[in-house]
Amino acid sequence: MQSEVCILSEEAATAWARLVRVSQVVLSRVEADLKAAGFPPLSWYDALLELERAKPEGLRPYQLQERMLLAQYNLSRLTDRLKKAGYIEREECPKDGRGQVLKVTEKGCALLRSMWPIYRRAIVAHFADKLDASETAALALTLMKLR
Amino acid sequence: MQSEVCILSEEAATAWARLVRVSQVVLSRVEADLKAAGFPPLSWYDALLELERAKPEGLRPYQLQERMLLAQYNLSRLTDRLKKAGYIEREECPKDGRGQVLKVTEKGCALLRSMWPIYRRAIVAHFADKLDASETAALALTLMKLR
DNA sequence: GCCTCCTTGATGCAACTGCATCGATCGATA
DNA sequence: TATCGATCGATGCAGTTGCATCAAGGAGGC
Repeated sequence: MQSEVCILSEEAATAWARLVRVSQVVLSRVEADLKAAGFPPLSWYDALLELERAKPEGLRPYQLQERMLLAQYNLSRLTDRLKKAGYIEREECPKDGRGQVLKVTEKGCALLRSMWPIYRRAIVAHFADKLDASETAALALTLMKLR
Repeated sequence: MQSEVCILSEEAATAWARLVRVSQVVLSRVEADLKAAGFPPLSWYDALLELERAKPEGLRPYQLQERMLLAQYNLSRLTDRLKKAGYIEREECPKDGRGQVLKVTEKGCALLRSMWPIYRRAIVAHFADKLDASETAALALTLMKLR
C-alpha cells in the first residue's frame, strides 16, 4: 500500500478539485433557497423522506443513520430536533429494549409536501437546467462508480 | 419565475441525489485519511496552496475568500488558526489601511509538501482509481457547466 | 443462570459555523 | 475638506458538529 506507485494525472486532479468545489457551491445554493423560503435544512428533508418511505413500520435510528451516512451522534441530535419540532415520533422498540422506532408524523409529511416544490425548483435552477439529458445520465453513472 | 413550469426528470433527480451523497462520502474519506495521518483539514491545505500560488505578493483576505468560496467570517477565523499555528503571516496592507496581506510561511510550505503525498494517495484511492480517463474528463467538463 | 463482549443510542465538552453587527478606512461627491 | 455610503475584516452569541465516553440492553458461551 504505502509503497505502491501512486499516479494522479493532471486531468484527475482537475476533476477532483472541481468535484469538491462545485458540489459545495451547488449544494449551498439549494440550501440557501430552502432557507430563504423559511424551511429547515436539507438534512431534515432527507430524514423525513426516508421515514416516509419506511411507512408504516418506521425505522430504527441506526437504520436511518446508515441510509443518511451520518455519524451516530449526529443522527441522535438530528432526531432530537425533529422530535422537538413535532415532525417525528420516537416509539420504544418492542423487539429491542435498547432501541427505538422513528416514525414521521402527519406534520412531518406535510413539511415534506410543502418543501418539495421549492426544493425541486432549486434543483432544477442550480443543477438540472445546466445539463442536458445525456450529461445527466453520464454524471449519474460516473458518480455511481465512486461509491 | 415563480409561475415558470418546473420539470425535474427522474434521471436528473437521481443524478442530484447521487451528487450530494457521493461527493460527501468521497470527501469525508479523503479528510479521514488526512486526519489519520495527523494532518489538519483540507481547508487548511486549500488556503495554504492558494497563498503559495500567490507568492511572493500574498493575498488579501477577501481575495482568498473569493477563491475558496468561504464566508467572510469563516475565512477570518481560518486565518486566525493558520496564523496561530505558524503557517501564515498577516502583514498590514500598505495600500489599504483597513486591510492585510496574507503570506504563507516556510513552515506552511513545508506542511503543503508533507501533506501532498497523503492527499494525493487519498484522491487516487477514493476517486481517480475508480474512473477511467474518459470518465474523468467528462466529469470535469460536466462539473464545469454547473458553475 | 452468569459472565463477557457487542450493539444501540445519549451526552459533556471543545471546536467550528452561521448570523448579526461593529469599528475602521476608503472613495465619491459636493 | 467634510460628509456619506460602501468595503474590509473582526467578534459576541447561539446553534451545530466531532470526539470520547457512558449506560442499558442483547447475544453467545460456559
